[in-house]
Amino acid sequence: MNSDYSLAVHSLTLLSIMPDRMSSSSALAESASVHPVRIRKVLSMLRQHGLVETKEGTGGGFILSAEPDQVTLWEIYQITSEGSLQPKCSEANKQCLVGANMELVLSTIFTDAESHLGAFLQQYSIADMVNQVQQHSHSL
Amino acid sequence: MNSDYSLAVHSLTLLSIMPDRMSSSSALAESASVHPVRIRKVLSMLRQHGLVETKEGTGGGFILSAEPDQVTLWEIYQITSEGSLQPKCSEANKQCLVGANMELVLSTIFTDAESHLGAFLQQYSIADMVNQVQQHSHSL
DNA sequence: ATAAATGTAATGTTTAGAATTACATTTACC
DNA sequence: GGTAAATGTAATTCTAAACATTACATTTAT
Repeated sequence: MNSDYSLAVHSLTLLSIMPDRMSSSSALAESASVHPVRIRKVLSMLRQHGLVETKEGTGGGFILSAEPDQVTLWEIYQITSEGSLQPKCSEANKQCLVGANMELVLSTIFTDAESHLGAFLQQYSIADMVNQVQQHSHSL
Repeated sequence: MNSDYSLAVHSLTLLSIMPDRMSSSSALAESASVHPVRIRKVLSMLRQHGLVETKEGTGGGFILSAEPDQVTLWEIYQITSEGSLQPKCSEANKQCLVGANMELVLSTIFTDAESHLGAFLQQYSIADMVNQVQQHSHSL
């Protein structure tokens, strides 16, 4: 799956650990080892869906604007990666019975599969991510 | 998801429509609009798992070597695309609590998610693909 | 023998992902 | 009000992965 997803989960987890102050794109970028501009792009999608608030100018940055236990991995998937389960099909030969219909048949099945995936991912919230990340670090 | 998957499903569906003679990589390639060498590569994976038999030399080609209703979309996924649900993570900063553990936490969740996907895809066989492709073509 | 096929490695081409640069805009603070 | 620190976003460059293409060894029917 595309890496915007893990970057979004990563960022939201960090933000939920620092709920009381703004984090800059540079700080988030350093933790994820990516370019700050990319953080701004991905978090801009999250902002459009109300998951974070942003503030420009000195002292600005990003801050979580939802309850960590209300933001699920499914919601993040929908924002950053919806449709990515769909197997890519090169444009097949429409003269052929299979070529003409395979894409539609597969697409129907995988749309269904993605909604099953949704039910599964809905079980996990950003709050769970924080817990699990902390548990793992304790067991080191 | 990667396109080897849809190419494999496409090819197996075609082969199961022509169960009594060998199909050449050129013929399969024409239906899927890809290069014959790519067909040979993908079907070579399927051969290693016993789904098709191949024969070199004049009159050779590919033929299904399993019952269409016994070959599931899950088995094909495992052969061509296992792990592709896993969200890509760039190597994060290990100094950071989140950076150090996020990959493992996500990977655990998505390994589980992939096995749920498996249960879903196991419902569909190549025989179902043939049926659905044919039904769609009748409704045109 | 020859022609038709797969097997596979090597190479080139295209495309998508990501970084980088550039710059406009916003905002805090002196 | 001026400056520095931040986001927003478009344009560009760089890189890696996907895919096609070429090349050639091998197999096999006729």
